[in-house]
Amino acid sequence: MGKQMTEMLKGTLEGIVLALLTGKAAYGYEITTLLREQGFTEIAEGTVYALLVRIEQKGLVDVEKRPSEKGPPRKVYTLNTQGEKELNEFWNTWSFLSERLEQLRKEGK
Amino acid sequence: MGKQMTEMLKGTLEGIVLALLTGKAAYGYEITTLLREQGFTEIAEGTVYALLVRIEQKGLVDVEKRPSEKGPPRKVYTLNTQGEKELNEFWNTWSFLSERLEQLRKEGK
DNA sequence: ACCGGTACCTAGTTCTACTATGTAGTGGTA
DNA sequence: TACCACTACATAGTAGAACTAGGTACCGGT
Repeated sequence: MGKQMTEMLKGTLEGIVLALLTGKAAYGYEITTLLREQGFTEIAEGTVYALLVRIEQKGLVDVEKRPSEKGPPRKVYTLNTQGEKELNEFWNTWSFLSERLEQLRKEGK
Repeated sequence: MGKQMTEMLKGTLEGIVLALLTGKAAYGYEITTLLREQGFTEIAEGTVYALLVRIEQKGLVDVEKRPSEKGPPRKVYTLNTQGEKELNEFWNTWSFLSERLEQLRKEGK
């Protein structure tokens, strides 16, 4: 992963994962695959699991263990009310930053 | 500063400062003021100075000391060729991330 | 003599992504 | 049987960047 991207993902990756969970529960391995399909090809698997532990401890998601046909049991994450609230704040923060940056880019700065 | 914003600024603040320096040299105190005017009201002064040290050590800016009428001498930073290259890469990284996020938001995810 | 504004600097803390590695279950195949 | 690939989760240690919380210094006005 490029260093710039690594740094830029700090703070946004969590929002991205919360967004992925909107309307659709998912488990860690699946989320990693989804992220890679969306272009984040170099996301480290360990990064995703650590993030999931974090958002679970923050109480943003509910967790359920389900057996898998193909390996160890999956931990399925569902966005809860607090998670939705956090995601909302994330979009607000993102919008603010995004607008400032587009402004700067427009100014040719 | 909100925690979300603090994390999200990681990686982007450097780009923002490089962008501010495009076409106009500036010194630290001035950059801090500029950032606050642009809405980053809670940027810590120390953060800016640390960042300036970093981009100087990375060779992205040239530095010149100029006397001030109002206080200690100013350290004026000018974007150099390498800095412009870095800024370019920053915009590329930003564009990628920005597009992915807008996509996610559009999908209502 | 003091204070506010200008101007710069830094040691230590916190948070997040990465590196590197380990553990397990399942199915296929040599 | 032994091995390997894929699925699936987990974590200890590292690096990098912004913040906290100070400090130094120069100038003008009261």
